Amino acid sequence: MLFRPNPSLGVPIYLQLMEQVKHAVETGALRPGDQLPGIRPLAEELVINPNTVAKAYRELEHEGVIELRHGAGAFVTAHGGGRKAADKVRGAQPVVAAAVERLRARGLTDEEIRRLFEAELAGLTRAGGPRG
Amino acid sequence: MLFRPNPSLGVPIYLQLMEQVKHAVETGALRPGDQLPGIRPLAEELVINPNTVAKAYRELEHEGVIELRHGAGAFVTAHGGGRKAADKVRGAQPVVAAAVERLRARGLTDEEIRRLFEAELAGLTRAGGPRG
DNA sequence: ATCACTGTGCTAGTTAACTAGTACAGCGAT
DNA sequence: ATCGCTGTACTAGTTAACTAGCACAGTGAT
Repeated sequence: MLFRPNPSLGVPIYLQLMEQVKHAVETGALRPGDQLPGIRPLAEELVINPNTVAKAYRELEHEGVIELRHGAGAFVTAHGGGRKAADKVRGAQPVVAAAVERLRARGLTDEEIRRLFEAELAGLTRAGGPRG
Repeated sequence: MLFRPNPSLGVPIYLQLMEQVKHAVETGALRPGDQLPGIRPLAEELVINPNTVAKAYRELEHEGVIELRHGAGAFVTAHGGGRKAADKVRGAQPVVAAAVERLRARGLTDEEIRRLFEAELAGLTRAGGPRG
């Protein structure tokens, strides 16, 4: 399953879908020209409303990530950096996996881990500091 | 500034506040017995509605993280693991900081980094796999 | 007793997210 | 030409988030 929004996170479902589509494109799991799951089948699979999927797809099209073709489907655009950019993100996956592995080995919960990362990215830690 | 919700994330503000309070407690930035910022002053500081802060505080009290005393203020409870647990989370900060540093050095944006972590925690990567 | 803080609880309003449902239009294979 | 898919667009409803505002009650210092 390529996409799997988690309603209990409190993040709007359509936003999670958008993030997950972008991530799939960034890692090369979806490449330019690839077709995305249809609005209705994906909605059924995720047990959400097709309008929610359609909203996510419309926003993604507005951002230039995908292209919607009436009657044909949704496709990944060739806007990104292509192979090299995907390699960069995919190449970074082991860094993230290793960090998460180490944190879990230390006994931290996924919630604690998520909060640590959010704090770091937001520049709320002493070590991180604000970023312009 | 200890707390700083980001409205543009799409995550409800009261949830972000909750996460940030929990994080502060987990890292020892707030210790049992410490008083939290008042509802009204914090709302003014963050330019949000006092009811939003109050909602976050009520939920945190419901989860046992803080204690609300009518007329006195909001205080961190002694429910957690105390010094040792805070050391564990705070000790993990350099792991996160180092990982984020390395990812940024590779040219990844904060959004890309965030998506990588969310995917890893959600078990959506090949390396991560689903977790029970 | 008073004051300036604190939290508590409520009304009323707007906006956003999500749902269920429906009908229409385009595409591509047959 | 038809069919089964695809996206498009809309109505109508519920729920949640957030706001502005107000009044009340508790606390602790003076």
